[in-house]
Amino acid sequence: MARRIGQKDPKSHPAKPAQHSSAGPTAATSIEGNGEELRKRSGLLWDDQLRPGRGPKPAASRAVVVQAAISVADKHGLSALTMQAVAERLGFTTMALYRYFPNKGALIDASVDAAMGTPPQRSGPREEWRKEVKHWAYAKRAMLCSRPWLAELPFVAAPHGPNWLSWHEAFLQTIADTRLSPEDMMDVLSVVHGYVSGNSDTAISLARAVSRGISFEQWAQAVGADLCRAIGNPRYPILSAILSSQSGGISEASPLPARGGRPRTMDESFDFGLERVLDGIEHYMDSLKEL
Amino acid sequence: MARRIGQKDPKSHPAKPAQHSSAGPTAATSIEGNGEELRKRSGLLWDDQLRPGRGPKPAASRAVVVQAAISVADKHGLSALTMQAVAERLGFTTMALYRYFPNKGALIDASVDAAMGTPPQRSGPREEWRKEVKHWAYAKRAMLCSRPWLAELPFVAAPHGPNWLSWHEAFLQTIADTRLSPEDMMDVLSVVHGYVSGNSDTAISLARAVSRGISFEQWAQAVGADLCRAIGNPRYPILSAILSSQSGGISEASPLPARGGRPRTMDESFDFGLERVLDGIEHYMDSLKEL
DNA sequence: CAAATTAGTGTATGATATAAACAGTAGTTC
DNA sequence: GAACTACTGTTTATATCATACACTAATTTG
Repeated sequence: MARRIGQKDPKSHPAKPAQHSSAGPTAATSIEGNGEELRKRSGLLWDDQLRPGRGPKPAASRAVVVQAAISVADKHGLSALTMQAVAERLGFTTMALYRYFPNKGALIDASVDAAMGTPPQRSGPREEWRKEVKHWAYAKRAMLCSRPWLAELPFVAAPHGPNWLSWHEAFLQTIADTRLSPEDMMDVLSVVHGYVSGNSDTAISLARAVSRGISFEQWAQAVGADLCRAIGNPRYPILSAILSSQSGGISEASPLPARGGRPRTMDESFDFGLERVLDGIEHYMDSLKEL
Repeated sequence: MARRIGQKDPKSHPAKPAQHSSAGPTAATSIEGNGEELRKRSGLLWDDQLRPGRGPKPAASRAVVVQAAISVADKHGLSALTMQAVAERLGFTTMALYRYFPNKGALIDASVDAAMGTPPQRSGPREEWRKEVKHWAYAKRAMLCSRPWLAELPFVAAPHGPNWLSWHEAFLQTIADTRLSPEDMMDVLSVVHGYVSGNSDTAISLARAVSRGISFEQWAQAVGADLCRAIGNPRYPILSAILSSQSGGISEASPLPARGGRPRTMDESFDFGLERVLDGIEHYMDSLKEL
């Protein structure tokens, strides 16, 4: 089905051109509204306290609402994440949620941050940076794949909550005692993060499909079919050649060791790319030593 | 909700569309529906012909409708891309669009592919692969930033149209005469593509904000503010240290040459990362020579 | 020309978010 | 401990969407 969601515009709707979308998909929690509104949205991520207030005690808390939202999204996907569904899960009326979050966007912001969780903590002693970065990258990829709905939101953007920062922090710790400058560290973080999230798209798409009841085979066939339209099409000579040179389609996991002639598994491809990225970083570090 | 998931009524509206969402954001055009539905969606991307039929001549064409949809999204963002808005732009009734596309998702699929456009063609003679890959990466980034709404859709997934393939083809051509194996080529494509799309998130977010009338300063302040919450927070020691060691916030563009102590510009960071990735790839190529 | 077929219209339905008005209650204050 | 009131949760109402259904008119084919 369908598509998903849209979004809306937080502020008024009277004058707005835009509104929500719908169907398709859409996305977007990102930055909307003016600076002040941005600040407010971000604020909610950091301040979990409802004011201690005077009246009746709230039956729930922001955290509880967020957990409910996450459950819904985990079970039925982002498109099922409606205020109604969340409220239902809590035994609330839809409108009651607005006592906890000013609007759906804010709830989503909070849910995203909470859903990211925290990166795995280093258990043993410090290892070589490269090994640790790899762990981080794998963990991040796993996190994204386990909650494919996260990737449906452009969440790099604005509201960055505590957990988002903690993933960054964890990464920085892995390269903290290299000789990289602070600027380099941030950029190295950005390379690896970029690679991981960009490259995981395919795996995430699969995860999403699977969570919807589509089998790996169906998914692979669909993706492969699109690609295969290139075969024989003079507009795509190289792609065509490559595809026909390969044995099968995408393979999920294979017991065979990677040899030439067999296209790599998604995970193998991820690993291959990660090694290249790490090689590049290592090369850069080495170049610093020489100075 | 109930809906979605298993699908039960194949015929009628099998998929409901789900919704729309709203507010937050959302996204999603990706794979939904069973294999058959996937095939159909993909099919529309490749077959631009309306059947020659018998009745009245269509006043428009799929391509025209897609252009209208793209205009709307370009001007007011993905959230404004409603069937109504598109129809209005064409002087049609909302329902008339359904003569061209079976549902909004299909229209979006087509719009996404069309909006990607084709990669720049190599004008001069072949250059060194590295230089050409760089051009490709910059072009892709520019394409994404110029249509920030594209990134609001998880479009790596299912329906891959002609233009999507053409970007892949263009990349492969840049490395066609290296000694990489077909598998390696696909993976190298995947690394660079992953890095570019993953790393461009920030720039895209900025582009989106700007297109909504938010100034660079406001955006930077909002993003910076989130980051700065780390400062002094014992939960983020390294991040905190790095941030305080840096002079200012994110700078859009600076006439100064990059020196230590100044955080890089977004574009500089992109370039830095790209160089690392390319170094890694080059290193791999070199290792092949030795064999 | 008549039958068949299809483009575009009008209107209806159901999902959603969310505003507005209301109701009940637990702290606070005198 | 009575009155007050800041809040919580409910009800009702509005607006926007996607999209189904039924209908009219154009156009092609036999």
